[in-house]
Amino acid sequence: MKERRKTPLISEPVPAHQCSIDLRLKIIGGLPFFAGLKPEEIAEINRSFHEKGFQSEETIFFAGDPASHLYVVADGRVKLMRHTVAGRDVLLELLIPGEFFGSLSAAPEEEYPETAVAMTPVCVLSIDKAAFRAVLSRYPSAALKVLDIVGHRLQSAREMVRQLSAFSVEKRIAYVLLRLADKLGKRRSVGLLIDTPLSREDLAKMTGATVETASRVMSAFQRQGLIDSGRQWVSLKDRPGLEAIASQDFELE
Amino acid sequence: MKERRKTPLISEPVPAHQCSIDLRLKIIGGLPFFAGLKPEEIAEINRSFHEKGFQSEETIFFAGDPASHLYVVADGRVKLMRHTVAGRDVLLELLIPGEFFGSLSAAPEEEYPETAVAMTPVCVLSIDKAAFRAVLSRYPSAALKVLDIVGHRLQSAREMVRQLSAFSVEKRIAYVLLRLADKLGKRRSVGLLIDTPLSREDLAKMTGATVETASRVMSAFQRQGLIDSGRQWVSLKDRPGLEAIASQDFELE
DNA sequence: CGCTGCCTTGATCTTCTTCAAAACGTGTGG
DNA sequence: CCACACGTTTTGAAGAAGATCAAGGCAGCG
Repeated sequence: MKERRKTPLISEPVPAHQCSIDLRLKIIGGLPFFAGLKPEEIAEINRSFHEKGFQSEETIFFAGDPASHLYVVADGRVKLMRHTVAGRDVLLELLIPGEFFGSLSAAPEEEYPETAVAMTPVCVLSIDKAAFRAVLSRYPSAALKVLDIVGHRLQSAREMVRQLSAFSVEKRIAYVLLRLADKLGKRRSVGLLIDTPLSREDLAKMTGATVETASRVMSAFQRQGLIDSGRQWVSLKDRPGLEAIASQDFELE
Repeated sequence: MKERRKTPLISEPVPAHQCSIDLRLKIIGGLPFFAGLKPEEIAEINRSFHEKGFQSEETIFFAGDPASHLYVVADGRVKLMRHTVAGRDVLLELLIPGEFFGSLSAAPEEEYPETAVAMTPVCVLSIDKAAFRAVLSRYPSAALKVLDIVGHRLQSAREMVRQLSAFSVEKRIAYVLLRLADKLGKRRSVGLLIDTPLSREDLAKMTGATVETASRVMSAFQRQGLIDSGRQWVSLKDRPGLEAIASQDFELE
């Protein structure tokens, strides 16, 4: 019962500090908001991007820094956080390759509202925010796609507000595990592995709970056979069971 | 001490169920995202809008209804809410004339994620979502403005997530009162009146608290001379005092 | 092999909810 | 114009969920 195997996560073999050139082209070409543009247009946009690597746990920018660039994750995992002095940080978003973060807004003197931290070795592409806006205003279809993505993030932030207002920690953790599995799930012999390093503290910061409470809930889930988990990793063994917990007592969503 | 005057809110004298024609033109022309368009362009866009009136407490659309239109508030106050079966609803946004709500997204078979309810007699203008997207793709400057607004809402939803995760009800209520005063404040002999009907229940639903807790906090604020309040109305008497409560123990924002 | 950083578990304490009931304001109908 | 009735607000007391404080245990790594 107590045999908890070692981490099933495969850690980056190469220090991906430098994005390879073909990775870079693949990412930019595959960006959802540039879908539909001509190859030469994409090649030109490509020239506005610069690449940069970060080690695990390195900070890409801090909340409060002057907001100058928009970033796209090319490789690795990036988390977006807000802080409080009491150290009760909030983890708002966990980003994977192809997703963007940073500054979109017009206002020139703005600050990043969040801190962006590499969760793994990461490669990001950055573009000056004015240059990005210029691209969007030249290609309205791209602007609408970006609008859709931001709209989705708004919906998901509001859903989190609803959950924090109305549901127990247990339900919120079940919900977050399901969303993470949707986004990062990898089929494994025993269940759906969430393919990113994920500590109890991360989970706590994603659900507005303390490490201790998150740990208690995770232990309970494990005892009930809903999940399998160890140091920095989680795998779902009984998705329907978790869904039942996440949505018991309310139907929609 | 106990003399609490009657509501200082001026209720709509006219049943504004029908928007006047000039109100309508003024609103559409004044919409931030259409700023900069030529008058004839605005006149043409204007033709795509339809107007509709609602009484106080009437529902404009329900969460789960098929999402077909984008709405703009022309007159009155509209609140956006999400529900739970337990009745612990959440009030996500309180909208004033010039602000939009409803469907922006591309997906044709979507549902509204929120319920929109008139808080006062209301006049709204609606436009088919496809028509609105067509306008945005014809006028990229408008698309970028809309993107900025949605971006702001995302920031404010995330700030709420942070507060729900980390702060006491007292702080959250102080914060919400300040934001409402920023948006709806009217200078009065005694302080800043929040110019909309606002019950303890509304406040509770905005802050993830119960009516009783919201009432206790408001009573305490009143005892401390920070606010003045009665049935469905609130006025701020000591803004710095509230700011101190909202931000004590953390500096930024 | 022992160190460091995660993770776990227990006991206590605080905040907020829940349940209950009373007081008050507002608009209504007599 | 007054009084009643309803919905809002207030207050109290008891209970629960989760935070906090405090040890220990375990995994992986040098």
